[in-house]
Amino acid sequence: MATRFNALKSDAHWQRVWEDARTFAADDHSPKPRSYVLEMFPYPSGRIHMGHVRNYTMGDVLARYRRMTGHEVLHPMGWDAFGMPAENAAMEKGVHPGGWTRDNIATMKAQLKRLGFALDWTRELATCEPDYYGHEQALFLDLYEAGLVYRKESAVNWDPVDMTVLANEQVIDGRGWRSGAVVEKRKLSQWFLKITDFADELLDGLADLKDWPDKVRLMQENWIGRSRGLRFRFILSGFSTSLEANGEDGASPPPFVLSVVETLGPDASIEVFTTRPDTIFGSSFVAVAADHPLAQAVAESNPEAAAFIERCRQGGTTAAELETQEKLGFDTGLTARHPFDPEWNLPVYIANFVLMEYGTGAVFGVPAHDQRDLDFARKYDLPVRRVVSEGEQTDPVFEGDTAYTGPGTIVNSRFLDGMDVESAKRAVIDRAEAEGWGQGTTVYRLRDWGVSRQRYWGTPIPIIHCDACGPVGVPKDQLPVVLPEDVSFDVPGNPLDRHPSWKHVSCPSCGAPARRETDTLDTFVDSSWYFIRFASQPKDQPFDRAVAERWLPVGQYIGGVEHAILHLLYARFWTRALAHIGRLDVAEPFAGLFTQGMVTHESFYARLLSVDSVEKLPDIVNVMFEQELTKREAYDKFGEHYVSSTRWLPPEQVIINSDGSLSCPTIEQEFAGSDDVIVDGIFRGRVEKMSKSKKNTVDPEPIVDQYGADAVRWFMLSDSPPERDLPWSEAGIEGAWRFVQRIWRLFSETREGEGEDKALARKLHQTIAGVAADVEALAFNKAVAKLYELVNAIEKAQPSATRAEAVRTAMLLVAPMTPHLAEEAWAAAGNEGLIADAPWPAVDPALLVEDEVTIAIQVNGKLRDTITLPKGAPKEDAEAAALASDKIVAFLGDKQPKKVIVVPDRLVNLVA
RNA sequence: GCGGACGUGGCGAAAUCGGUAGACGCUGCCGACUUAAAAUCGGUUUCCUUUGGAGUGCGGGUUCAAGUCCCGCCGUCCGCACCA
Repeated sequence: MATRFNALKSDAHWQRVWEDARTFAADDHSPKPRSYVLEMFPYPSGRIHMGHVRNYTMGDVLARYRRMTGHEVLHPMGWDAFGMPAENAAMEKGVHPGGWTRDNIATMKAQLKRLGFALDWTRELATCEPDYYGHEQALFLDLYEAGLVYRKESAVNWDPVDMTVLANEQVIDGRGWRSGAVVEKRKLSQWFLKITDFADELLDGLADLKDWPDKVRLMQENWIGRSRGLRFRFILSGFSTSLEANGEDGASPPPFVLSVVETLGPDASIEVFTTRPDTIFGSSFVAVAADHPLAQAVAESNPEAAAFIERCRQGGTTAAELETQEKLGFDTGLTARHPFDPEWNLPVYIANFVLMEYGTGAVFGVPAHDQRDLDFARKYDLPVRRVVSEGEQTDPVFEGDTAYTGPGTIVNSRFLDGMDVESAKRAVIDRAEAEGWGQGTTVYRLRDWGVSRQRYWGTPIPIIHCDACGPVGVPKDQLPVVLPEDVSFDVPGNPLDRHPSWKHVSCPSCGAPARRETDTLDTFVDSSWYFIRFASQPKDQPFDRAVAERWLPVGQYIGGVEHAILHLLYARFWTRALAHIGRLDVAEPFAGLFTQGMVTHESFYARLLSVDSVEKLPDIVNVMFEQELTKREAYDKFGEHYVSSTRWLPPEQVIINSDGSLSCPTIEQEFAGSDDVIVDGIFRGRVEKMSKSKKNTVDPEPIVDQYGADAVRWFMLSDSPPERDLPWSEAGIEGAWRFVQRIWRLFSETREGEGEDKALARKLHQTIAGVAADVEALAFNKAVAKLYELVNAIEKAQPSATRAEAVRTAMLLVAPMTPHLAEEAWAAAGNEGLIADAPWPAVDPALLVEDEVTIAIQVNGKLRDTITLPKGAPKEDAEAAALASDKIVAFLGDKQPKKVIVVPDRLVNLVA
């Protein structure tokens, strides 16, 4: 064997061997226990990045380990291939999205193969191919027939940069998740999936997902946002009084009342939702959203109301704006009758803090027990009445500016007095239901999933619009509805809509001329079922139910936490929807979920100073020339005309000087000849996620070429716990490379020996058990540490039969992590077959326990000495040995310990 | 504002049940080998005023014993955000 591991040669060789032997192809009919290991499939953006490498390495170690422990493993890979970047590339570079995407897939596939992942490439799929999205269209139509898809005119989030609609989930702080542009509201006819039908199931199902991170379950729980409460109607009392007044004495009601009558009819009422019906006697106003029909009706005849509504709409939606925005209201002059007291009338406001999208778009305000209502009431001087006692405090007059939201006894509330909060809620709901003016309900934050996108590069929605028949599903025998190839991207908007012929078809139902739906599906639909298609991919249907059910659910799903809500919620919904229509008997798609951390890297930036105006520049340059000033001197003189900006620098261009200061010759050179730009300094940024904007990315490919796949894989698993961020460093990858060479030397040695080495045998078996447990728990950093310990121990051990056995076993233990090296060593050592097919070594339980233990001796809880005793030594022996210790004798002097605590095999604590 | 996670050497971290804090790796330093360098190997690397003492963000508490449990702060990160 060579003394140096030739990764380049070895990687290529074993990758070919695995491929030729179809080693990692999953057998649908295997009698072995099954294990479905899946990492979130990548978007083919161009090249793989370190995040992919880390993600897929983790999954790979688990998949290889599972194979070694006798499982039939399904570990597939594919491409989430539809989406905006392909269209952006088309617009920027004039290439076709399909060509661009497929080229990227080819590149990235080669890169993944270069890392030696144990993937079943026979099941590879790309969502942009008709043989995938055609089946998706069929499933969409199935859901349509089952009533889980509907079309509705709705205000949508419109991204003005990407020129498309975004789902609520894709709007972050009022901006598009991709473009970062401020999202506008537009009214459009959109297709929706009835995810809200499954709100309860999706929420309650979380409880069964024991192998999901608590964090993700909680995020989904909050996202679904279930609130139980009372929905009821306020009769508009001021409204009816005016009508009666009109009838009695002939006086005309104010014009706005007439307008409201026309719009809403004579039985006008306001429906509100509350989670605190127990506080109903503390209410002092009713408020509706600016978009509420009542507000609209009032605005029609009241210009002031209209102006107020306009003002509400202009209010920002970002976090900061909401934080500082004042609670504003407009008194409509209408009053609402309290449901428990016809004489009690509440003013009706239009308020900027009430959301039309949540609940009923109207609330009743209980200032004493809701902070927002209190702010509002204080501003408009409305009554603030305490109805829940706060300790001894029961005074109906509520003082202060902090609402009380805690528990207590209901007070000042007529028939509710004396009840606790929960009983009072029930009592009010019971009364409302008995008297017919309200009912207990559940309200969700979750909205239905809008899936229409005005884009080309997505799955065409298989619907045809007919003037006579309305929307008609494309007959299944006409699927797939294939995207046309001849499209142009020279103008923004949807190329499908502009295409001269594609959308013109005849109605499948009546044959009349009709139009194809030109919207495509949100790409999250594509990723909502790909794991099912991986498990089973017949030509004639989306999946074979029996085969899919054999593999599902995915045993271990691994991916980034950024998908904690969107993708994971949609996939859970889609799976349940398929179950609902009887296509699949699987409730939850992912039994185990793991969210891995990012790969981070240090970042550096230069601070640049430059003249802020083009007009000023010639003046300054002239002065510099006349007075022979340096750029720095000119800055000292004209500093007020300069602005500073940040330029991120690739870390490899930054030089760390011996005194710790930083310099960057590249950028200094770049601006050396410039008239006005001063490189003010080079600074260290944060260690953060690799990103193009921070210029701190590291391309895996040259790294793999330099160090080999195994060193890169080993580094990805080392040091940082997998759920935490992994800081990339040159020193780190070199350390990994050194280790690869080190175990190669160990495996190459021929130091056969005789006899047993009990201590090494123990270490070996503890390591076998420990690494197995760590890999199963995905605690790769701990497994790596244990392997280091084992290798250290073997290297130090004298030749023996045990040592030779330990070397052989170590090959198996590192095989999931550094598979190429393991195969090479395994073959060189004369073993039959592939190490990838070899069984995981068996543990001798007898060797897991030590026969001697080190016992700590403490005095008053502080460590003073350690002694070695046989394992299981009786307490008396331990105590006697402790008291006999020289150090302890010296420490205690004449004193006798007052108390002795002995924890067998652990410690002796002497209390003096 | 609400919810959650986290805080341990110069750095990444370990300590799985309340029982020897810092395993393992990185970096640095010293040494061996070498004409030299690389590689490799050995040693060392929490801090201090070092026969000892202190130490797991800070302040308290429970306990024979606390990184771990309890109470109160501070800080960092993540999610949600006028949710009725």
